[in-house]
Amino acid sequence: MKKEAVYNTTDLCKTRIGAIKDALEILSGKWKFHILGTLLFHKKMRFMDLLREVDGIAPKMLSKELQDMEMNQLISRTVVQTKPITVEYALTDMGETLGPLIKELAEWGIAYRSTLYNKEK
Amino acid sequence: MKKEAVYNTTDLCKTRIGAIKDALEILSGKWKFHILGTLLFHKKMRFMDLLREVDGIAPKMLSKELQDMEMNQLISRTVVQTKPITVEYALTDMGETLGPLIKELAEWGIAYRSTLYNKEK
DNA sequence: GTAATTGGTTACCAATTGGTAATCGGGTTT
DNA sequence: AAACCCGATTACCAATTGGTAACCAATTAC
Repeated sequence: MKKEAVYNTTDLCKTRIGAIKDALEILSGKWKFHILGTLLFHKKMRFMDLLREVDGIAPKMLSKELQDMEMNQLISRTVVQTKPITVEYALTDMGETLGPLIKELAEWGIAYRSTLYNKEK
Repeated sequence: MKKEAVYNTTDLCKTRIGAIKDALEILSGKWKFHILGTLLFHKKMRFMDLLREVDGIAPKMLSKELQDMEMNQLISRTVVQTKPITVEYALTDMGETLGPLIKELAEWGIAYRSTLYNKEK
Protein backbone atom coordinates (compact mmCIF):
# COMPACT_ATOMS: atom_id res chain seq x y z
CA MET A 1 0.00 0.00 0.00
CA LYS A 2 1.32 3.35 -1.00
CA LYS A 3 1.51 5.85 1.82
CA GLU A 4 0.36 9.39 1.37
CA ALA A 5 2.57 11.94 3.02
CA VAL A 6 0.77 13.85 5.75
CA TYR A 7 2.14 17.33 5.96
CA ASN A 8 1.80 20.01 8.61
CA THR A 9 -0.77 21.96 6.71
CA THR A 10 -2.78 23.65 9.43
CA ASP A 11 -1.96 27.29 10.04
CA LEU A 12 -1.58 26.64 13.74
CA CYS A 13 1.07 24.08 13.07
CA LYS A 14 2.96 26.17 10.53
CA THR A 15 3.00 29.14 12.86
CA ARG A 16 4.32 27.04 15.73
CA ILE A 17 7.06 25.53 13.61
CA GLY A 18 8.15 28.94 12.37
CA ALA A 19 8.07 30.35 15.87
CA ILE A 20 10.27 27.57 17.22
CA LYS A 21 12.67 28.13 14.35
CA ASP A 22 12.83 31.86 15.09
CA ALA A 23 13.37 31.34 18.79
CA LEU A 24 16.08 28.75 18.28
CA GLU A 25 17.91 30.98 15.84
CA ILE A 26 18.01 33.85 18.28
CA LEU A 27 18.92 31.72 21.28
CA SER A 28 21.33 29.28 19.64
CA GLY A 29 24.82 28.64 20.90
CA LYS A 30 26.53 27.62 24.04
CA TRP A 31 26.38 30.86 25.98
CA LYS A 32 23.24 32.91 25.38
CA PHE A 33 21.09 31.30 28.05
CA HIS A 34 23.90 31.60 30.58
CA ILE A 35 24.40 35.28 29.84
CA LEU A 36 20.69 35.97 29.90
CA GLY A 37 20.28 34.02 33.11
CA THR A 38 23.09 35.96 34.73
CA LEU A 39 21.62 39.28 33.63
CA LEU A 40 18.19 38.19 34.84
CA PHE A 41 19.68 37.69 38.28
CA HIS A 42 21.99 40.70 38.52
CA LYS A 43 20.02 43.23 36.45
CA LYS A 44 22.93 45.47 35.41
CA MET A 45 26.41 44.23 34.67
CA ARG A 46 29.61 45.47 33.09
CA PHE A 47 31.64 43.56 30.57
CA MET A 48 34.26 42.38 33.02
CA ASP A 49 31.62 41.39 35.57
CA LEU A 50 29.98 39.15 33.00
CA LEU A 51 33.34 37.77 31.98
CA ARG A 52 33.97 36.74 35.58
CA GLU A 53 30.47 35.55 36.32
CA VAL A 54 29.73 33.50 33.22
CA ASP A 55 31.97 30.58 33.96
CA GLY A 56 34.50 29.78 31.24
CA ILE A 57 33.48 32.28 28.57
CA ALA A 58 36.24 33.99 26.59
CA PRO A 59 36.09 37.75 25.94
CA LYS A 60 35.71 37.15 22.24
CA MET A 61 32.63 35.01 22.73
CA LEU A 62 31.13 37.34 25.29
CA SER A 63 31.62 40.26 22.96
CA LYS A 64 30.08 38.42 20.03
CA GLU A 65 27.12 37.06 21.95
CA LEU A 66 26.37 40.45 23.47
CA GLN A 67 26.41 42.06 20.03
CA ASP A 68 24.12 39.35 18.68
CA MET A 69 21.62 39.78 21.45
CA GLU A 70 21.79 43.55 21.28
CA MET A 71 20.91 43.34 17.59
CA ASN A 72 17.99 41.10 18.45
CA GLN A 73 16.89 43.58 21.10
CA LEU A 74 17.21 41.23 24.02
CA ILE A 75 19.79 43.30 25.87
CA SER A 76 20.78 46.95 26.01
CA ARG A 77 24.26 48.39 26.01
CA THR A 78 24.89 51.70 27.73
CA VAL A 79 28.21 53.50 27.81
CA VAL A 80 28.64 55.35 31.08
CA GLN A 81 31.05 58.27 31.12
CA THR A 82 32.73 57.46 34.40
CA LYS A 83 36.41 58.08 35.10
CA PRO A 84 37.44 54.87 33.38
CA ILE A 85 34.72 54.43 30.82
CA THR A 86 32.34 51.62 31.74
CA VAL A 87 29.67 49.83 29.77
CA GLU A 88 26.49 48.53 31.31
CA TYR A 89 24.54 45.62 29.94
CA ALA A 90 20.98 44.89 30.95
CA LEU A 91 17.96 43.02 29.69
CA THR A 92 15.48 44.94 27.60
CA ASP A 93 11.75 44.48 28.13
CA MET A 94 11.89 41.90 25.38
CA GLY A 95 14.78 40.18 27.11
CA GLU A 96 12.84 40.10 30.36
CA THR A 97 10.11 38.11 28.66
CA LEU A 98 12.59 35.24 28.44
CA GLY A 99 12.50 34.95 32.23
CA PRO A 100 9.84 32.23 32.40
CA LEU A 101 11.52 30.25 29.62
CA ILE A 102 14.89 30.31 31.37
CA LYS A 103 13.27 29.40 34.66
CA GLU A 104 11.47 26.50 33.01
CA LEU A 105 14.67 25.33 31.37
CA ALA A 106 16.52 25.37 34.69
CA GLU A 107 13.68 23.56 36.44
CA TRP A 108 13.52 20.93 33.74
CA GLY A 109 17.26 20.39 34.02
CA ILE A 110 16.95 19.91 37.78
CA ALA A 111 14.03 17.50 37.40
CA TYR A 112 15.84 15.59 34.68
CA ARG A 113 18.94 15.16 36.76
CA SER A 114 17.03 13.99 39.80
CA THR A 115 15.12 11.45 37.70
CA LEU A 116 18.39 9.98 36.49
CA TYR A 117 19.67 9.89 40.04
CA ASN A 118 16.62 8.01 41.28
CA LYS A 119 16.93 5.44 38.52
CA GLU A 120 20.57 4.78 39.32
CA LYS A 121 19.85 4.04 42.96
CA MET B 1 40.12 50.97 43.00
CA LYS B 2 40.70 47.31 42.56
CA LYS B 3 37.56 45.31 41.96
CA GLU B 4 36.88 42.11 43.80
CA ALA B 5 35.35 39.39 41.65
CA VAL B 6 31.86 38.44 42.78
CA TYR B 7 31.27 34.82 42.01
CA ASN B 8 28.09 32.76 41.92
CA THR B 9 28.69 31.11 45.24
CA THR B 10 25.20 30.38 46.49
CA ASP B 11 24.09 26.78 46.10
CA LEU B 12 20.87 27.91 44.48
CA CYS B 13 22.83 29.69 41.82
CA LYS B 14 25.26 26.85 41.18
CA THR B 15 22.43 24.36 40.86
CA ARG B 16 20.61 26.55 38.37
CA ILE B 17 23.70 27.07 36.26
CA GLY B 18 24.42 23.37 36.21
CA ALA B 19 20.82 22.58 35.36
CA ILE B 20 20.81 24.98 32.44
CA LYS B 21 24.06 23.46 31.21
CA ASP B 22 22.58 19.95 31.42
CA ALA B 23 19.41 20.92 29.62
CA LEU B 24 21.24 22.74 26.85
CA GLU B 25 23.55 19.81 26.27
CA ILE B 26 20.66 17.40 25.85
CA LEU B 27 18.60 19.75 23.71
CA SER B 28 21.34 21.30 21.59
CA GLY B 29 21.32 21.31 17.83
CA LYS B 30 19.12 22.45 15.04
CA TRP B 31 16.54 19.67 15.07
CA LYS B 32 15.76 18.30 18.53
CA PHE B 33 13.00 20.73 19.40
CA HIS B 34 11.39 20.23 16.01
CA ILE B 35 11.41 16.46 16.37
CA LEU B 36 10.14 16.61 19.92
CA GLY B 37 7.45 19.10 18.95
CA THR B 38 6.32 16.86 16.12
CA LEU B 39 6.19 13.82 18.38
CA LEU B 40 4.33 15.82 20.99
CA PHE B 41 1.67 16.52 18.40
CA HIS B 42 1.43 13.17 16.66
CA LYS B 43 2.22 10.81 19.58
CA LYS B 44 3.54 7.86 17.56
CA MET B 45 5.52 8.18 14.37
CA ARG B 46 7.63 6.02 12.12
CA PHE B 47 10.99 7.01 10.73
CA MET B 48 9.74 7.98 7.29
CA ASP B 49 6.81 9.89 8.78
CA LEU B 50 9.21 11.99 10.78
CA LEU B 51 11.43 12.43 7.76
CA ARG B 52 8.50 13.88 5.85
CA GLU B 53 7.04 15.88 8.67
CA VAL B 54 10.18 17.52 10.04
CA ASP B 55 10.78 19.96 7.25
CA GLY B 56 14.19 19.75 5.63
CA ILE B 57 15.86 17.15 7.84
CA ALA B 58 18.11 14.56 6.19
CA PRO B 59 17.86 10.86 7.14
CA LYS B 60 21.34 10.95 8.60
CA MET B 61 20.47 13.77 10.96
CA LEU B 62 17.13 12.28 11.91
CA SER B 63 18.81 8.99 12.70
CA LYS B 64 21.49 10.64 14.79
CA GLU B 65 19.15 12.89 16.71
CA LEU B 66 16.76 10.04 17.44
CA GLN B 67 19.63 7.94 18.78
CA ASP B 68 20.83 10.84 20.92
CA MET B 69 17.44 11.40 22.41
CA GLU B 70 16.81 7.70 22.91
CA MET B 71 20.04 7.50 24.90
CA ASN B 72 18.90 10.44 26.98
CA GLN B 73 15.56 8.72 27.54
CA LEU B 74 13.45 11.37 25.92
CA ILE B 75 12.01 9.11 23.26
CA SER B 76 11.36 5.41 22.85
CA ARG B 77 12.04 3.25 19.81
CA THR B 78 9.88 0.21 19.20
CA VAL B 79 10.34 -2.24 16.36
CA VAL B 80 7.01 -3.59 15.17
CA GLN B 81 7.03 -6.93 13.37
CA THR B 82 4.62 -6.01 10.61
CA LYS B 83 4.92 -7.35 7.06
CA PRO B 84 7.46 -4.73 6.14
CA ILE B 85 9.17 -4.11 9.45
CA THR B 86 8.28 -0.75 10.94
CA VAL B 87 9.75 1.27 13.78
CA GLU B 88 7.70 3.46 16.04
CA TYR B 89 9.07 6.48 17.84
CA ALA B 90 7.26 8.12 20.71
CA LEU B 91 7.99 10.41 23.64
CA THR B 92 8.79 8.77 26.95
CA ASP B 93 7.31 10.12 30.18
CA MET B 94 10.52 12.14 30.53
CA GLY B 95 10.10 13.42 27.00
CA GLU B 96 6.53 14.45 27.75
CA THR B 97 7.77 16.70 30.53
CA LEU B 98 9.33 18.87 27.83
CA GLY B 99 5.85 19.78 26.62
CA PRO B 100 5.53 23.03 28.62
CA LEU B 101 9.03 24.11 27.63
CA ILE B 102 8.35 23.58 23.94
CA LYS B 103 5.03 25.34 24.22
CA GLU B 104 6.70 28.26 25.99
CA LEU B 105 9.40 28.42 23.34
CA ALA B 106 6.83 28.50 20.54
CA GLU B 107 4.78 31.15 22.32
CA TRP B 108 7.83 33.27 22.94
CA GLY B 109 8.75 33.01 19.27
CA ILE B 110 5.29 34.15 18.26
CA ALA B 111 5.32 37.04 20.72
CA TYR B 112 8.81 38.04 19.61
CA ARG B 113 7.84 38.10 15.97
CA SER B 114 4.73 40.15 16.58
CA THR B 115 6.70 42.68 18.63
CA LEU B 116 9.12 43.17 15.75
CA TYR B 117 6.21 43.53 13.37
CA ASN B 118 4.57 46.21 15.48
CA LYS B 119 7.80 48.17 15.67
CA GLU B 120 8.25 48.12 11.93
CA LYS B 121 4.82 49.60 11.27
C1' DG C 1 11.06 -7.82 -13.82
C1' DT C 2 11.23 -3.17 -12.40
C1' DA C 3 10.42 0.24 -9.34
C1' DA C 4 9.35 1.90 -4.90
C1' DT C 5 9.04 1.83 0.19
C1' DT C 6 11.05 1.00 4.83
C1' DG C 7 14.77 2.10 8.18
C1' DG C 8 18.59 3.24 8.14
C1' DT C 9 24.37 3.60 7.21
C1' DT C 10 28.47 5.33 4.95
C1' DA C 11 31.81 8.43 2.77
C1' DC C 12 32.85 12.82 1.80
C1' DC C 13 32.74 17.76 2.31
C1' DA C 14 31.55 22.74 3.72
C1' DA C 15 30.25 25.86 7.13
C1' DT C 16 29.73 27.23 11.66
C1' DT C 17 31.15 27.36 16.33
C1' DG C 18 34.19 28.09 19.66
C1' DG C 19 38.90 28.38 21.85
C1' DT C 20 43.79 30.60 22.60
C1' DA C 21 46.60 34.17 22.69
C1' DA C 22 48.02 38.57 21.51
C1' DT C 23 47.01 43.28 21.02
C1' DC C 24 45.01 47.99 21.64
C1' DG C 25 44.13 52.71 23.57
C1' DG C 26 42.79 55.17 27.39
C1' DG C 27 42.92 55.68 32.22
C1' DT C 28 44.48 54.69 37.05
C1' DT C 29 47.11 53.13 40.57
C1' DT C 30 51.71 52.59 42.77
C1' DA D 1 57.63 55.44 34.80
C1' DA D 2 55.76 50.63 35.23
C1' DA D 3 52.16 47.91 35.62
C1' DC D 4 47.36 47.03 35.70
C1' DC D 5 42.22 47.49 34.68
C1' DC D 6 38.52 48.38 31.25
C1' DG D 7 36.15 46.91 26.98
C1' DA D 8 36.92 45.07 23.58
C1' DT D 9 39.12 43.28 18.60
C1' DT D 10 42.10 40.46 15.73
C1' DA D 11 44.53 36.47 13.79
C1' DC D 12 44.80 31.87 13.83
C1' DC D 13 43.29 27.20 14.58
C1' DA D 14 40.57 22.87 16.02
C1' DA D 15 36.37 20.63 16.67
C1' DT D 16 31.70 20.09 15.95
C1' DT D 17 27.70 20.41 13.16
C1' DG D 18 25.26 19.63 9.39
C1' DG D 19 24.46 18.70 4.34
C1' DT D 20 24.66 15.66 -0.13
C1' DA D 21 24.52 11.63 -2.21
C1' DA D 22 24.93 6.98 -2.64
C1' DC D 23 24.04 2.54 -0.92
C1' DC D 24 22.00 -1.59 1.70
C1' DA D 25 18.61 -5.66 2.43
C1' DA D 26 14.00 -6.93 2.66
C1' DT D 27 9.44 -6.63 0.89
C1' DT D 28 5.73 -5.23 -2.02
C1' DA D 29 3.20 -2.92 -5.76
C1' DC D 30 2.78 -2.44 -10.77
